[in-house]
Amino acid sequence: MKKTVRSEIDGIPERLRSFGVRPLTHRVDVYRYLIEQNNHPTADMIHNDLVKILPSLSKTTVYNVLNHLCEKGAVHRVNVEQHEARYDAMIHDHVHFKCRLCGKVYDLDEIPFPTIDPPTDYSIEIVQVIIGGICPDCQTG
Amino acid sequence: MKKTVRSEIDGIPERLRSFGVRPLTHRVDVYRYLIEQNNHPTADMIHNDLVKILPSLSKTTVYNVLNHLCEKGAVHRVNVEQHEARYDAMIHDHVHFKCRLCGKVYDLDEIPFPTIDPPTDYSIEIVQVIIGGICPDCQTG
DNA sequence: AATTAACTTTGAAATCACTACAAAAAAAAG
DNA sequence: CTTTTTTTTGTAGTGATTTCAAAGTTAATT
Ligand SMILES: [Mn+2]
Ligand SMILES: [Mn+2]
Ligand SMILES: [Zn+2]
Ligand SMILES: [Zn+2]
Repeated sequence: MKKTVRSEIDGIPERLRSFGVRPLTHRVDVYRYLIEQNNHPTADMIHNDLVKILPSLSKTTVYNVLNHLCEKGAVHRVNVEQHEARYDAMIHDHVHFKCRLCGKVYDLDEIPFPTIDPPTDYSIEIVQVIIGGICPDCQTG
Repeated sequence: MKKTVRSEIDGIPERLRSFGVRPLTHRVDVYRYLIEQNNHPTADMIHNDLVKILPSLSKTTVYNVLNHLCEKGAVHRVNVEQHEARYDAMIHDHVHFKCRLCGKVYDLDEIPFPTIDPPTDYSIEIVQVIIGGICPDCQTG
């Protein structure tokens, strides 16, 4: 019985290839992490978690990989807060909610994404909708 | 004839007081700058411009003032791009448009601000809508 | 008005996220 | 296998923002 590696069963390399990204191991690792956690992590959070299983992974590589995935459109950068970029492998339009107390960033997939029609002489490339407030877990009473 | 200083005629101190901000001179200067320019400037741009007329103004003070104005709600911080916070004294709901080519941030006051209804267990404090794309001035052809 | 307390300003140093760079390693091409 | 191209890594650098403590202002109290 042939040994099966994880990337053969989860289809991550193929998803990356569909974005024109060569599925190198660290790219697969970071992309799988983003998909599995769906956490909107910072580069630092990704590195902290992955370095536990990949001790040689450098932070520079995490930045390189994230920049490459963003350029190719496989991942979106979410500017939810000044001085810390967050990353999201869910690239369909959806509203984000950032809790002021616990800091978590939620996907509000359950509500519709608004239609924005700017004047015709502006050309849209991307629309970000970010709500700030207090999440269900942090409500008092 | 009594000499009239600018702050007596433009009502800036009163506007600041209405937000619970004591109208110290630098606060008035920064706030008036934001209102007059309506430019969504960075802290650095504000300092660069104001230091020409107020040579002793330190960058730290600009940061202090901006943080205070944001805390008191007199000014909004717009996270339009990673590692550069921009500031806005127009605090009514409006859509922002950032041009990828010239970097300018426009107010799209002419289009309606979308209604966002998150699940009731989330409490909203602020909604930001940021469009990325190319502005009229930067369109080719 | 003088004294005291509270707040603000300042510049230097520190922090923190991110980038630049160049050498080493790995992958692809021939 | 050899050469070329791409990727990874650690170190050093950058730039925006914060921290800190001293000096300066403003407000409150005698
Ligand atoms: Mn998301
Ligand atoms: Mn605005
Ligand atoms: Zn929360
Ligand atoms: Zn433009």
